[in-house]
Amino acid sequence: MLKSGIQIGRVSEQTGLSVDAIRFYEKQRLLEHLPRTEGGFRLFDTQDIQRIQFIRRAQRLGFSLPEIRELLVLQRDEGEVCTHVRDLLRAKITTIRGRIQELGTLEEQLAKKLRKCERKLRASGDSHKRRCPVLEEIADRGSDEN
Amino acid sequence: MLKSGIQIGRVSEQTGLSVDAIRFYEKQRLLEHLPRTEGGFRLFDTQDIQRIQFIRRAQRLGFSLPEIRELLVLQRDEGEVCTHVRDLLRAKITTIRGRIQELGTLEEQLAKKLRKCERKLRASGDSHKRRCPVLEEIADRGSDEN
DNA sequence: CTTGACTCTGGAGTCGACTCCAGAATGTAT
DNA sequence: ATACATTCTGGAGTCGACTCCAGAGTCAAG
Repeated sequence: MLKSGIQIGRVSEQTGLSVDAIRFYEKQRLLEHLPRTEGGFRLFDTQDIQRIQFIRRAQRLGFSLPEIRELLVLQRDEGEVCTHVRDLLRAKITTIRGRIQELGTLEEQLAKKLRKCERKLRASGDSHKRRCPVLEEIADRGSDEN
Repeated sequence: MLKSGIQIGRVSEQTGLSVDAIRFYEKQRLLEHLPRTEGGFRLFDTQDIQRIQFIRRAQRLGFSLPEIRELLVLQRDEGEVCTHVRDLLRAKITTIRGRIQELGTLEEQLAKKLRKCERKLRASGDSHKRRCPVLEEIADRGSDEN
């Protein structure tokens, strides 16, 4: 390993993504021009890792890989600027604000339910500590990870 | 049409979802016990439409269909309450707050870029109104197969 | 009662985002 | 030099969320 950089297995450990997923991102041009060793092993640096984490976060926020590629390009500090880029940035920001708003609404709704729920729990005895029909209904499938 | 309610085609128009997608949601138990006409046509009411719009919004916000089913159950105003439901609500709210935060960070980043971009645009002439290499890079998807 | 638009079911196909090989080459430790 | 883990490429398979039939039934209008 003459050139410096860490290889894909370590990146996988550090980001929690599978090796295959990382290679897949490269194929999708979300990671660019990764240098290689003589033998062809990919080499990553800390920037790449941040990039990968950014991709992960953006995915959780509901962006598709093509959209994320856009975001990555916009984020990059290239000297290139033009009205198109400005317009794209504005559009993205608007989208994001919209999502924040929607999440806020959703949070409100659930918070209201939560308060109601807590009130009821305090009011009643503890008969509810066993068996919950709602739970069964929810559960029936894998569980929810996150 | 003796029973009241609108049928799937209208719902499709009003929500922007395809007829198939709506049927798919029913199969996934996101829409429940829809009444039928004698002949077997599904009948929807305004609540169902709101439910469908809720599903759409939640999807844009990065929730999977199983997660949305959970949200729908939690949202429902059933008398059933218990500590498990409370805990689920709390967990969901935490998740949502996290996402709002992340979106906020992302917005910040893009807003910063936007300001920088606008400054540059004002400073320079209008040579940038033509040809933008960044744009090409972003766009390239419309053509060949993959 | 026929027409034509709409809906039904079941199943196959598509697309995005991976995951899982197989077989070969690379890198490292002894 | 040998062994063993790691990586490579290309391609097939999986899963979620639909989309697209085909063939049959439904329903309002004429």
